[in-house]
Amino acid sequence: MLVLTYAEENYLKAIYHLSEGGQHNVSTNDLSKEMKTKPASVSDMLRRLSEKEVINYRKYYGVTITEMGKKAALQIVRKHRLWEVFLVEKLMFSWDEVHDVAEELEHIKSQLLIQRLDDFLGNPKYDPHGDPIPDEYGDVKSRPRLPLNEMEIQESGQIVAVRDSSAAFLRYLDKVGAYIGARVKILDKVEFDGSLEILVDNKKNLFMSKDVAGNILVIQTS
Amino acid sequence: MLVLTYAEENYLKAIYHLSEGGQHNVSTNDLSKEMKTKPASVSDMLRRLSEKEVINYRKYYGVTITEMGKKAALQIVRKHRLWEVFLVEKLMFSWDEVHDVAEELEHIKSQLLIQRLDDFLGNPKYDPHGDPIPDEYGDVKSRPRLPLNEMEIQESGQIVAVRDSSAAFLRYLDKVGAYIGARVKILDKVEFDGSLEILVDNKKNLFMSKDVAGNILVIQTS
DNA sequence: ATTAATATTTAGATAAGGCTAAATGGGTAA
DNA sequence: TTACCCATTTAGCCTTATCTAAATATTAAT
Repeated sequence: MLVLTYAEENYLKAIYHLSEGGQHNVSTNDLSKEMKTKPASVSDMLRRLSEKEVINYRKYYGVTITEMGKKAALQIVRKHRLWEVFLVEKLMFSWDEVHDVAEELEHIKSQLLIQRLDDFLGNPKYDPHGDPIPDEYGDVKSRPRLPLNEMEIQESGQIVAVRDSSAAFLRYLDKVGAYIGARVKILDKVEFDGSLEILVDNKKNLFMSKDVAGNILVIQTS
Repeated sequence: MLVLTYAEENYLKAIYHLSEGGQHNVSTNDLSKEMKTKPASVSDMLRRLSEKEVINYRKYYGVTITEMGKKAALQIVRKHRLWEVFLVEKLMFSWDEVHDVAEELEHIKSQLLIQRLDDFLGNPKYDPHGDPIPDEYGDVKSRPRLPLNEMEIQESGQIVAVRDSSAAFLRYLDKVGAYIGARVKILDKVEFDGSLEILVDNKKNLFMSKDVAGNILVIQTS
């Protein structure tokens, strides 16, 4: 049976996320940046993960994740996101406080715990950032979504996720009321810099740079 | 600032529990039994804990816990017991399933998390086994309690804790309905072997060996 | 008061996970 | 094609937490 250490789980999760976001081969350097460790330490870890057959590792050519590895990674992601829901919905954590704690909670090893937590939370499909929660088989329900700045004038949608989840960005969104689930409508777009004027929840006007809007993901509703 | 590793926290908690239960000096051998490690490993750990000034360590003479160590231990106990309440009350874990999971959860490092969890649970004073939950300053409200077999015929009380919390013992208690909070009354005591006949919750008669009764703690109500 | 038994510590290994410094592979520019 | 730069790996070391085997201290028994 596959057993991963705390550190191995973190590396695997990082590899999973980096492979999702585009190219197939994740490099040692990318990982060392992501994990804030030195490339030499990464090489070592890749050897171990490769022995446990959760990644395909060819020296000097980066890694890809195996089917088994993907399954394991999705279970960690599932746990992380369920705990985030718990922290926000039950313990009144704010959006930007949850990540570090969930980062620890995701490593607790108990099938029963996660099953019960899932039920306790009402089997949520999305976490507080709008990201989908994999089910116990690793299946994810993903919604077609686009960056806010790609919507046209007069079109409406709902905020479902953010690309940049730095604490600073999340605090900014909180302040302006652009939380997950908020309804938005594009009132105007400025030609020369791409900035937007939007209506939030049918009551608040907001000006937003193209940059900020590009980091907010919505599903279009009209 | 005091920072303990996962293993150090576990050793410190064990030292705390062993010092509570009677004598002052905890021996290397006792600890190695408790922690299921070899005495040599314990010696090593004691050196480290001693450097961090959470215990007083004199070679060959066992250890005592310092004030600082006691404070740290009580915080871990607090977290452990709060999580147990959560698992039983919110996630419907049964009495005998909580311990191992709480053993992991107790190491999550977040003051905010514990504060919020405490509030979410309604600031409980006792855990599902009836043991008191230290407050954030480490103060415990303890109830005067005695083993069931020390009560006399016709006296009544309420079960508040157990001494042996092995899964087997907890399952047995569950089966006979002797859960925490149950009202008990001594109907008869057999002279020659000390066994008891008791009435549980005013409806169920139960025979119990002196041994079992000695592991059940009650507060006397009459 | 010695000796035998037991408890404890020390010494030396191992594995995981990190580091730095040095060696090496691969891609690119001339 | 050769030289060079950057990415990557290897080698060697550190710390934590464990182990086994050997040495030593304490305690108990005669």
